[in-house]
Amino acid sequence: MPIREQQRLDPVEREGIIAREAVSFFAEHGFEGQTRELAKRLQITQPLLYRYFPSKDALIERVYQEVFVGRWRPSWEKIITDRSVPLEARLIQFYREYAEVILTYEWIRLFMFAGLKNLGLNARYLKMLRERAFEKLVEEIRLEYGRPSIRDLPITVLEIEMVWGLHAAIFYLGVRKFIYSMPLETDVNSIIDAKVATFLSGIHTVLPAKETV
Amino acid sequence: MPIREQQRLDPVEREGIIAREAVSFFAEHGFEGQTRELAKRLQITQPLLYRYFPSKDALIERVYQEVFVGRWRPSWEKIITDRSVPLEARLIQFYREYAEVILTYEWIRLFMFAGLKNLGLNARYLKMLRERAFEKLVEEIRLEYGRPSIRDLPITVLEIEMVWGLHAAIFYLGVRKFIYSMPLETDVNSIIDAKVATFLSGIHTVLPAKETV
DNA sequence: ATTATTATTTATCGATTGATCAACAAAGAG
DNA sequence: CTCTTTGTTGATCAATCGATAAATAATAAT
Repeated sequence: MPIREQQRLDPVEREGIIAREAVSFFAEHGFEGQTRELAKRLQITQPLLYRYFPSKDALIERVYQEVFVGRWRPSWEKIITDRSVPLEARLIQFYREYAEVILTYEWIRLFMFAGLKNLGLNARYLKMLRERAFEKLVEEIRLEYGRPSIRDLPITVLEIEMVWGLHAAIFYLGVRKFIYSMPLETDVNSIIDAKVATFLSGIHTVLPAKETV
Repeated sequence: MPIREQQRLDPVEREGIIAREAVSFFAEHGFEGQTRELAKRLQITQPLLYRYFPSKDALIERVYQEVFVGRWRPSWEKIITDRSVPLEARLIQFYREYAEVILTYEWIRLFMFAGLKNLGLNARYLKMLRERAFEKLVEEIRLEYGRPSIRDLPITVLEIEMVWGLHAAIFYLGVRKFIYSMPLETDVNSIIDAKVATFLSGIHTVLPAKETV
């Protein structure tokens, strides 16, 4: 008898449920996934989606917000700049926590779907990542090695490229797992630790000269 | 007057033209791109596509062949194993040539579209890459450092993971450029040279012990 | 208990999409 | 020049998709 009664939910709750399921749904099928199929997964009818979101694009925009904005942790910026902790430990902690968020089925696939569709979303996100993480990170490295601040001597292409390399190594783990469907045979954290170590031992070669006066 | 006469081409030629344009078209729009739009780019009518390919999926399958099978160069395997050339030079030459092929708009995007759609294509391709390149590469490194052959001592997860890291760094350049639409500020070859150097200087730490009796 | 509000469903529209079939036209065979 | 072959097009089908409007039913208000 109690198979399933019709649900009549509070609008805020319903909207949240739809948004959450949309994240999972579009991550799986891409943004060309059909609203009817999404509705079926939600056990509601398709027109009801349009009661809560004016269009499919609006729903997709909400998915972006939910994942790429909503999952950013401001505490990460503090981790990087907390000079009471050794630099390597800071990097490891940051990348471990960051990896925990982006190395998920939803994050990786949605980011790639968004890129292929191309609105400026990815470039915009990565610009933010550069400002909030990459640049702070290089500044800390400069300080560690007794080099001038990035305020006095702008970040070089090579420095940023080294950071990109580290970022790529981690991100690609997610690509292998969630896009290529290849099981990872290794512990992610240990890879991160190793990559951070190699990164730090290699970066001094591209740092600007010590004396610049 | 000579605006455009109706073309009546030889079937083999027409099929080739369609296949080539399909590569470009699906790389841009993904596999959900419409056959009518593809036909318009070819300046033919949409039903003509079905004279040469029984279905859209068959055309897509042809695109896979064209790009992922057709662009592989057997000479790459020779480059890696040519012991008359120093190891680092071999790696640099291989990765420069390989990058020249895969770091293109069509290759990168089609590979990603295929991954997200997921047939086993990507895993299959990467399995081939592992066998034809990665494993040979590790074997050469083992030899260079006086370690046992991979026939005697199987490749370790860490060794492969190091190669993945190098691969990721290069592949990600293409992702940034062709999926995120971010202009690369650096010369690709110089990045490859640097990555290969870092790779080689780091790999000995994960190589198996010298004495294994 | 009756009414008002609104969350949800049913029915449907208009546009799009992969695919099919008969008609047309360009080239070669005789 | 006529006939045959076949590359190409025009017309159209059936299914699918985002979106809209009216009908229904659950909850709150009086």
